[in-house]
Amino acid sequence: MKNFYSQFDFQSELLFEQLTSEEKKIVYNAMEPLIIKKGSLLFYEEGIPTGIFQIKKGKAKKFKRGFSETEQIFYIYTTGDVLGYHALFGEERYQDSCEALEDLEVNFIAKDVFFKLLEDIPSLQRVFIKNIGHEFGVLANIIAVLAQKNLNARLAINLLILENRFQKHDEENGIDLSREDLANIIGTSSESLGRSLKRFKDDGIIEVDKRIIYIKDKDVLFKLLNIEFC
Amino acid sequence: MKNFYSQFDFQSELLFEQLTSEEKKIVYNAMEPLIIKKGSLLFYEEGIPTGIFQIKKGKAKKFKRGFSETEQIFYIYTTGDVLGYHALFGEERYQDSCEALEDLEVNFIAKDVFFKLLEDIPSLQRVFIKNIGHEFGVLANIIAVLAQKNLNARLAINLLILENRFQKHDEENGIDLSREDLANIIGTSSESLGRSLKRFKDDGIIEVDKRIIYIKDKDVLFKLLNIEFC
DNA sequence: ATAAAAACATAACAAATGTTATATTTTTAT
DNA sequence: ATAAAAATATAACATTTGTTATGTTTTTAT
Repeated sequence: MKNFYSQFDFQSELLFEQLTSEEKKIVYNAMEPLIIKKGSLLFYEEGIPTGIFQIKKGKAKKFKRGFSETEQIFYIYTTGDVLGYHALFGEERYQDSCEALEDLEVNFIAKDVFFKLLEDIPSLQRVFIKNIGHEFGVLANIIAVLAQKNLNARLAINLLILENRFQKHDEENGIDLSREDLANIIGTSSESLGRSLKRFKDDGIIEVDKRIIYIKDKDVLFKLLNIEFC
Repeated sequence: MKNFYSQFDFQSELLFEQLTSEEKKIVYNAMEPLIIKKGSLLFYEEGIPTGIFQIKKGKAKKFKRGFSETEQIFYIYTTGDVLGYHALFGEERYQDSCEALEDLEVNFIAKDVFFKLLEDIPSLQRVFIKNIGHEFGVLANIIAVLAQKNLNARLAINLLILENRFQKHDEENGIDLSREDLANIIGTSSESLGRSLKRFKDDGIIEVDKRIIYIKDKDVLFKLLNIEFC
């Protein structure tokens, strides 16, 4: 089996790592630092692309409102992640929205500057398009989970994914998300989410302090998946 | 609201339509006709990309097996559709599998030939990458539906989508899919799917002959969505 | 520091979906 | 054309999830 986490991770923090240190220098010189306040949008559905972002510090949610009012969150970006490039390559509008979950430090590369980079660094376009292909597979995996797993299994999977993502770059421990956001990732109501969380608490699988969730027994979560996967 | 159907349609049948008639001629000259038997794979997950396909006649399902054994179908291709190009651009392996649902007539463009085309026709790459961006949005919409809609609503949406797609290019009327495949699109068991189909039949919304589903009252299906979307 | 607002936790009941079992229809192979 | 196999239809019961309601904790604004 492929690595569990990479099946659900865009791995966009590795995009620039594939460049030579010379090329990396060119890219990082093109960036301008920005602060984005909690709750504001980096970009929004149907908006005209302005450039790409790399998160220096903080978390952001990528979501889409269907015809229903509830937002479906399909990715949480965190430190190191690069985002906002799909629409640039396609010369299209944004397909989704992205909102800062806390005050965000980002590096921004304006559209024109980015296109100049693509000219100057031949391998850059390939690296990006390759990642879009990978992200395509991630979305397909998310579809499979939502379609095939029950609530407890979806919660287990997402707790594992989120803890892994959050501790990868931040030294942050635990999962700090609002119950509503977490429910909108998992595809349920916050009340039903609460019931599953309570069961996990009672079983000693997680601990909760304020709203932060700490995984105490990763093995049981994986085992829970294996059983229900058969 | 954007067109309902285009939110769920890859629209890959329009890819070559955006070229000049001169360019189109070059592309169509590069194709070689193939017959693919019902049940065989056009490509499979983790396989090495061989080229791209355009379906001349027939239907194919694109799916992915999660860690569970059940296959999650996330797209049904039909006449005119172009597929198999994601992995080529990314110089990656296929992220998913594609199986012929009936005997298929396809046009095939081998990998090397396709790369030559990309050199000869400057606008071709942009057209493809733009479509990958669009497809990304389609997957996000599918995620929203699976996460937020109940079984009847998911069935209603998918019946509308499939009927529209099948009659777009074939003169075919009605939806001819196995109950298992339909269940694996909608994210349920074939028994639960059967129950919803029966309810739709009893309500006069659909008629079923053999296994082919005919929509009798599209308005009620749309109305069913609007009500449940609020 | 305190009051008001927002977010969270929990329980009881209702509704939807999953599961198991059996009968019927359709397709396939001879 | 016929028998065997596969796919489909349906029902009854079990389980999961949604919904409504209420109390508590945490955050925010003054």
